[in-house]
This record gives sequence, structure tokens and C-alpha cells, in this order.
Amino acid sequence: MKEQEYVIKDIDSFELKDIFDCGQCFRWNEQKDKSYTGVFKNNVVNVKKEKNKVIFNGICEKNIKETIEDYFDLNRDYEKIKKQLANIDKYMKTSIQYGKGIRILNQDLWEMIISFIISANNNIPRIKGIIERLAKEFGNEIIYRGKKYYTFPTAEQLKDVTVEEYRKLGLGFRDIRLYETTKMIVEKKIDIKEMKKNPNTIEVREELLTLSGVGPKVADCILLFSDLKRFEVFPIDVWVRRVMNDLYIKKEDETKVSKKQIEQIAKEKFGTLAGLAQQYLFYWRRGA
DNA sequence: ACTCAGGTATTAC
DNA sequence: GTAATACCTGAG
Repeated sequence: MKEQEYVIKDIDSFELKDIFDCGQCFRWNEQKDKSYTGVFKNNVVNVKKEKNKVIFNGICEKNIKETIEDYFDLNRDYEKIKKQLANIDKYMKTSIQYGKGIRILNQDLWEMIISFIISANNNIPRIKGIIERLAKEFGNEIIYRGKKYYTFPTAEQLKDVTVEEYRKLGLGFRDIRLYETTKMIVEKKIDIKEMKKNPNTIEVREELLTLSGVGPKVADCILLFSDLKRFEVFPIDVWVRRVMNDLYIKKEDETKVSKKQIEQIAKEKFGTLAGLAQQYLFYWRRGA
């Protein structure tokens, strides 16, 4: 396939570091020239920011302009969203200033399910390593600028992988979860295509929770970061618990703060934009 | 050697 | 329902 290019001038709310380091994705890596290269669906793309321009270059299955507009959520007015959230209080204002270039990517649902199962009780370098090894072992090769890249393996491609093989790739105790979840999806016990059509987030969440390795936090990450795009959820991990306690609850021991309390505060403060608020707060507190 | 990291599943009150 | 505990692995 041939390289394509797409250039955008004067775009708001678009900073490479904020987008790729805010915790939503695992397959974008910074290059020597400060650009980022990543693999998503059957595409390999390099993104570079120069002055008032953003340059997208890569191998895309379809038209690069449409591919990028969809993946980078370019048709959403983040300036408007940020204004709304910044009005809530001074903490939101601060965190939004910090992560002003964040955009929530439209990532593949299946990839997000597997990626966030892997993320459980794990650290980012290791999560990224595992995903790369999975892709190299079971995904498709794409050559871009003389270098080999690998697509995220489909459910079909993981169908016959054994628990032992996963263990060899360093999955650890998540091996069985990957195996079982893949099986459920391939056998259509859970139909992830139908999920996208269901506007009832509560129902979709319940369905996700039946998958092995998917608990409340992972389910919410999937809902928020995949192309399900449910902005009303509020994934609570250690960092979010920390920042919510620091700002709004102020208990001595943050680990004793109940999830319920955090959820309630998130709902009344942030409403349908809770997921976005979570991202700004998470990124700010973590100080990436 | 030992702790910790984007939690979940299991078991026990 | 809510609380305690084990769990692969590899980096610091």
C-alpha cells in the first residue's frame, strides 16, 4: 500500500503528548523528531506537529482524511467542552489547562477490551510490551517507511491461541481471562457489534462485565476509550481515587474512600461529561 | 530480597 | 452486599 498524507492547519485542542500520554492508548510511540507513530485498525500513521500545522502521514486502508477525522475525533468541539468543564471549579480549570490538548480517540472496541484486560494490576511499559508481542505474534504485518509494524490481532486471529502461549508472551495471570473472553466473543455469547447500537450505557456495561477479566474499572475504560464513546462513565483507578480525595473528599486514607461516594460526586459535578473530566483530572494528577 | 503497578475473581464473614 | 487475599511479571 501507498503512503498518504493529510495536513490540518490551525487546529484547536490537539497536542500530541496530551493525546497519547493521557492513558487512553498503548500503541503510540514518540520518535526522535518528537512526532508519534502508531498502529490502529489496519493503519500505520505518523503524526507530527509543526507550528500551526499537524501533519498525518502513513499507510491507511481507506482515505487518510476520513480515517484521521474519525480516529482523532476531529468533529467534536473540545473547546466548548473544556469551557463547560472549566466553569465547574478551579480544580477543573487547572487540570484542563494542564491537559488542554487532550482528545479521546475512537479506538476499536475489541482492541480496547483486550488491552484493558491486560492493564489490570499492571504497569504501562509492561502493558505496552505485551500488546506489541501479541501483535507481532498474531497480527498482520504492515511495512511503513521500511519498518515492520503489526496490527492488533482480531478475535478470529486469537481464537486458537492457548493459555500456555499467552503465558509465554508474559501475560501472567491474565492468560486465562484473554482466552475466555476471546472465546465468548468469537462464539457470539457477547455480540460486540450489537453493543455499539445499544444507546443504553448501563445495559452495555452489564454485558461487558460478564466478560472474564472485565470488572468495573476496565468496563468503564472500554466504554470511554473505545468507539462506544460513552462520556458519562467515570473509570476509577488509583490515580482518580487519589485526585478525587485530594480535591473533594479529603479523607486521611484515600484507599478507604468508597467507590460509591466518588461516583456520586462525579455524577453531580460533571454529569454527562464525567468521562472527560476524569481524563483531565487523571492526566493532571499523574503529571505525565 | 522486596515493593509496586490503570484490578479482578474468589472466598469468607 | 462489603471486606480480605491471591495473583504473573519485571523494573526500580
